[in-house]
Amino acid sequence: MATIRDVAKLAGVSVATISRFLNKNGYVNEDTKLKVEQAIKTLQYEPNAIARGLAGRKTGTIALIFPDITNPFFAELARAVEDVARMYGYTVILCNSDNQADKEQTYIKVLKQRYVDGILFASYNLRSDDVEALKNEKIPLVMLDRAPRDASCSVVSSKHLEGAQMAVQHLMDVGCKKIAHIYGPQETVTGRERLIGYEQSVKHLPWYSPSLVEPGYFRVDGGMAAVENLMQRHPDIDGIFAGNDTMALGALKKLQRMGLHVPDQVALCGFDGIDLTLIVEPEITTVSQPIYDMGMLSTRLLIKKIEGDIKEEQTHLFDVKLITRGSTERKRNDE
Amino acid sequence: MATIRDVAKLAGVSVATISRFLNKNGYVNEDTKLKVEQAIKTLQYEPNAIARGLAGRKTGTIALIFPDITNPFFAELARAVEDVARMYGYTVILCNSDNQADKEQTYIKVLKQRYVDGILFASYNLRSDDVEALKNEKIPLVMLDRAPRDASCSVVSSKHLEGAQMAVQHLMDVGCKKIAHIYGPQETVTGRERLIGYEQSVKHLPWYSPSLVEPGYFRVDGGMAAVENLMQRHPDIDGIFAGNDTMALGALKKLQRMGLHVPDQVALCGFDGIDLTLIVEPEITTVSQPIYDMGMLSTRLLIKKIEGDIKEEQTHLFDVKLITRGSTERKRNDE
DNA sequence: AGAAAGTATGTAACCGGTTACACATTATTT
DNA sequence: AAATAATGTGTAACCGGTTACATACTTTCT
Repeated sequence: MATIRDVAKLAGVSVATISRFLNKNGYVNEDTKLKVEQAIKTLQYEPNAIARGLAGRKTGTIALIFPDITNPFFAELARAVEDVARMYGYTVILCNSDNQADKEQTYIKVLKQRYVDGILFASYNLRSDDVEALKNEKIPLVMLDRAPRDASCSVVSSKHLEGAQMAVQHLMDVGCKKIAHIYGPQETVTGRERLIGYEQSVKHLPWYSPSLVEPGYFRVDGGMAAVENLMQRHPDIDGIFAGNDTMALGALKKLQRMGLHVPDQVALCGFDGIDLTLIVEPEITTVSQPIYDMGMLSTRLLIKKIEGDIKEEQTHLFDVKLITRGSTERKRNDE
Repeated sequence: MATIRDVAKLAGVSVATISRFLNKNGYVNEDTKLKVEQAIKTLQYEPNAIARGLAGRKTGTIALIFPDITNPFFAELARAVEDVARMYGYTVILCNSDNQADKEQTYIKVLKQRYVDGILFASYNLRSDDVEALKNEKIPLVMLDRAPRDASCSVVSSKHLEGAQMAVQHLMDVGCKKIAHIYGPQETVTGRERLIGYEQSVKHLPWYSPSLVEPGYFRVDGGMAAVENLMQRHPDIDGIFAGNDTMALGALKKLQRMGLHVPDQVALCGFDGIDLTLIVEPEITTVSQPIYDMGMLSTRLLIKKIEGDIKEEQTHLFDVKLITRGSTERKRNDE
């Protein structure tokens, strides 16, 4: 592998000139440029990114810390992040935290050692002092769907509360008279806000009861178990709002297994808008977040912070959209 | 951030000693070790991975190049790779190639610049000379589910042909009398071998016809379209072997939409064993590859090659396993 | 015309580690 | 007791870039 000194020698100039040429900073004479270009070509020179990183303390690397790539929501997010990163010449390091605080901490330590230029964080447990620590070390950070308590930092999220209310309203619109909610982990902003949205929408209604909510842990099996419990307690439930699509998929499966027709006997609505809602029959109505867009925007935001185009912290709240599908499409809208 | 020289000064020794201590190579006196440990602790010293990479030409980074993280098969693979990598102190760079040769080439170039220690490759188009080039540059490579034509290199794959035969046999065992196949891209080893397995199993049977196969492009919509075409040509098809689970999911959806009962009217079998086969009703029978294990093994293999524990190229062929589920569980086994 | 600003390039220190080599001391062989 | 081996440590070059600073020549301004 040729080095910058080889190129300098061949072109008959100093390494500084080569560096200036490569980074397009400082003056380089047109004739010199030609000579340098020629030398680079003949030597097939590629600048060494590691050396660059050491000298310039910029590695062209960003890290994505999130619970689990196996979760389709995060997979789509990761895809968006990588696409944007590649466009800007950055490389993405993948970190599955499983929402475990110790893994997150280990990653942060390792990432610092590796001089990552910035971190995109979509896991649960980042504490305010971690955020502060990163800030002190001048490592840009963007949080996805969760904001630390005290510390200020850039956040990209969407309107969970409003989305939950849209979901419940839609279920009522198609004629549901007793709507249950399967909620996600209350340590998460998403799980919490969607539950609150549900409660605000229904707590004043005559049929409401606190026993109409059941945890589903954002998992398929959680959704299945929740349906079982709910239907046992309230056999007359005719609408279910699941706190995310994964749980909705579990709910659908369980309902079908119990011989209940969806949507005629029980209508079902999820949240997130992952593609999997389309592979089942009936397809699942869902409140969709623009996942890919969220990934794109947060990555762009991060890169802008890295490159100094943005100094202040920003918050972006995306709109959500109700997508009605088979799981709430009733033949007769009785009432 | 403290550097190795700071630590050396505080401990009253030279940088070489610190380095020897950290890397556990060379002699270091026990008393000295204590002093160094103390200094490291008080300064909260963390060695800089970039500097290490530059000096030692080892970055502790491996790259995973594959088509698309959004595909659940690759997501699970990525998870396995990251898990193993983390255990060994490596970091994973994510590269979505979309099976486009130019993206693959760009990635390889970038990865070389970044001194990745090794590459795990699961995309289509790697040419033999690319493999040779990497070999010349001493960058270890492990291929997943595809082997280059001429060049020799380490390969991890599973028994696709045998698996396809198992699938077809199983469909016949449950009483299917006319079995179609939805095949994947013929540029892929997986798509090709599974098709061949199907053909070898059925071509001698009286009902066989070349029009019983239809492409599905390894996609859900491809599976749906294929079912539509197949059923139009042969309304008496009573068994479908899909070349992967994604297409099987599409097939199931289409069949249900056409009002055909699965498994009683048409039995269905997929290939891969991704978790999604469990979220639909009925659950889909599939020939499962040990995806997570394949990811683990290939990563271990790569790391061993990186660390010089293995010199020669190795090939691992995993066994596949038929997992029977609702989509082939017929009430009456007529015949 | 002389000062100031702009253009062009080179030297050498620096980023933060690793490691070959030299040297000194202590332990083991013969 | 001398030769040899093992242990312990330091010096300084090196990995391959970036960049502050110095220098010199042009061009523009007053």
